[in-house]
Amino acid sequence: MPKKPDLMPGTLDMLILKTLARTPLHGYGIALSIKRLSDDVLTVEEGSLYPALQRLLLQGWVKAEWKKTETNRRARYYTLTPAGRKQLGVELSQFEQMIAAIGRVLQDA
Amino acid sequence: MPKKPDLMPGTLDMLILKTLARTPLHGYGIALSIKRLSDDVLTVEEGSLYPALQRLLLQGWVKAEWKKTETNRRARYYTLTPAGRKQLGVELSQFEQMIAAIGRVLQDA
DNA sequence: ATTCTATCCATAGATAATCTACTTATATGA
DNA sequence: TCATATAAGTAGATTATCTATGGATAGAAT
Repeated sequence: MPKKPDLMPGTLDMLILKTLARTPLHGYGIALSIKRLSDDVLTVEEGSLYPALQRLLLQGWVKAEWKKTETNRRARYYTLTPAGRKQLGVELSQFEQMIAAIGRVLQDA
Repeated sequence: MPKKPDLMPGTLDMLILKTLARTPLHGYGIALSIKRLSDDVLTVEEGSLYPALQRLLLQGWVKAEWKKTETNRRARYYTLTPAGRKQLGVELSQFEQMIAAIGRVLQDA
């Protein structure tokens, strides 16, 4: 039984950036937010999430700082940078363009 | 300058199956069809196309036979099998579900 | 005649992204 | 005390796509 993927490859960075565009969050919170907003359709595994966050840090699209959560745990909070906000715009428009193109190929006409 | 991808990873098999659901075609024709219907947004490179067709053959979702084109060239025509048509349905519905889920995450509410 | 472009197939190797599995640690509640 | 939720991360495998080739023929242009 072929298992269906947790995510659409190539969309993870965009989903993270969009999540952080709402409010800074730690990694675990990002994963929960995406899972909940998607009604459990999208699941961000830790093995995908943390490498993605490292990529985003390296690109300068997010910055991170260690803080305490409300429940008194140590957590690394990520914040969108201006460059990250710009990148989110780029990724959103490329995504829309791709989806529209795929839609044309899938049309029955 | 980061180049944008030719395709959305994970969608190629679906695009090929959908193309063959209209009419049998050879590989080159499949690539052209997808390119044209997508207004040049989607480009299927040979290095992606032929391995994908091998996968689809192995899965029994398409079958192939060598023929002559109208222009008298040898070409391998691919036809959708009943199993392939069923698989197309599965992939379409998973795709729709994913897109809808991503849409919810991207919403501004 | 020759050269160029389009048509056609295919593989090898590199790259990139995700997934599985694992490790570590603490707070809370049963 | 044991399970579960919260929190971070890495290693290695898997999978898909992309780049770069190689080979062949038809037809048009020079």
